Formats: sequence, C-alpha cells, structure tokens
Amino acid sequence: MFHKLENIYGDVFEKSLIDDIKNIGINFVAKKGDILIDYGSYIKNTPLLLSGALKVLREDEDGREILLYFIEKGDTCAFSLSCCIGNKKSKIKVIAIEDSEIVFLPIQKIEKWLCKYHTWRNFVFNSYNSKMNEMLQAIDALAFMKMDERLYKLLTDKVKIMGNTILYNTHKEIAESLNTSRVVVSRLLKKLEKEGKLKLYRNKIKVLYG
DNA sequence: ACATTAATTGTGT
DNA sequence: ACACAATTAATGT
Repeated sequence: MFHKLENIYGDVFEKSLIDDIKNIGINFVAKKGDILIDYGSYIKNTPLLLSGALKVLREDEDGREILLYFIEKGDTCAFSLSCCIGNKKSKIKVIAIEDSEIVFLPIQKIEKWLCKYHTWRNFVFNSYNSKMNEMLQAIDALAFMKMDERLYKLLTDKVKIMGNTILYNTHKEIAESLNTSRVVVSRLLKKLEKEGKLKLYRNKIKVLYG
C-alpha cells in the first residue's frame, strides 16, 4: 500500500509529509457498497483515497438522496475535512462504489499539517476548490437541466471516474442517485439507447462515445 | 436439465 | 404514478 501512496502523492507532497502519513495514517480497505461516513455521525478522520472510488451524497429524513460528487484516487473528502475541523456531525453520506484502498488521517494531525506543510495546505485548498466546483455543477444540474440531461451527465461522469465505459448499475440505483423514479430512468435510458448514446443490458450499461 | 422464485426492465394507461 | 407483462438471473431438486 505504501508504494501506492508514493506513486500518487509523491509529486504533490514533500518526503517528510509522506513519511508522516505512513506513520500516522490508518490503512483501510472498503468493499463496494460499504458506508464509510453516515449521515449524522461524527467524523474523526479524513480519508485519502489510494484506489477505487467513492460517492458523496446528501440525504433527507425520508431517505431521499441526491448525488453531490464522486471521489477518485488522489482525492480527499473536502466535506469531512470541514466536519473534522468543526467537530460537527456529518451532513453527508459517503459510500464506496468500488473496492477501495483508503488511508484515514486523524483530525489533530490534519490541523497541524496545515501549518507545517505548505504542500498539504495547497492540497486541502485545491481539494476544496474542485469539490466546490463539482457541487456548483450539481446545483446547476438540479436547477436547470432536464432529467434526461442529468441522467446522461451522471453516466458520463461515472464513466470518467471508473475508467470504464461499462457501468454496473440497475435502473433503480440510478433513479435513487437522481432522486427520481425507476420508470423515468428506464424510459430515458431507452431513449438514449435509440439515440445511439448507450447500449443497455441487464445490470449493465455501456456508454458509447463518438 | 428442469422448475420455481426473485429481481430487473419494458410498456400502456 | 400505478399496474402488469416480459425478460433474465439465481437457486433448489
């Protein structure tokens, strides 16, 4: 696991920071579908992702949810950073969408490193920045885009994250991410298939480019 | 190999 | 949105 850390973060972090992460970080392997951070729970660690992918979503009391953004390798979760530092309950839920290797870092260290390592400070700010942008996109999508566009955006985003044009999702799961009904998703997928943007299988969608 | 069941997907109202 | 049909996968015998 340590060589992955160096592969991914070697150019970003200075040597002594990498060593600190190795000494202090807690290695963790999440299976696909595992809930890493649940709504309402206190967060004491922030994840650095070495492989795999996570999704971050918002949920209301009735269990309705919308997808905020994905986390891929080399990313961290800006939300858990802010929750950590404020010692607040999580307002989000984080779920692994692939088997993922993660290093957890405790709050106290994260704060210390902000002063100690400028590369860490940059990393945190960049991470905030890019997640903020992705959330703006999510808001735009929610406010301005029609459901068929939102669906297609979700699929193409996920293809990018997974690095695979074949997605293993049921229509039901997709409907939950977009907070709509399964029937709507089925119909729109069918339409996209007719337009030649997709190919549908059971439990499986192939996204076509061109 | 076959039947049964459950889950997923498609379609009409 | 709902109901139901059709299709596919999973499981037991």
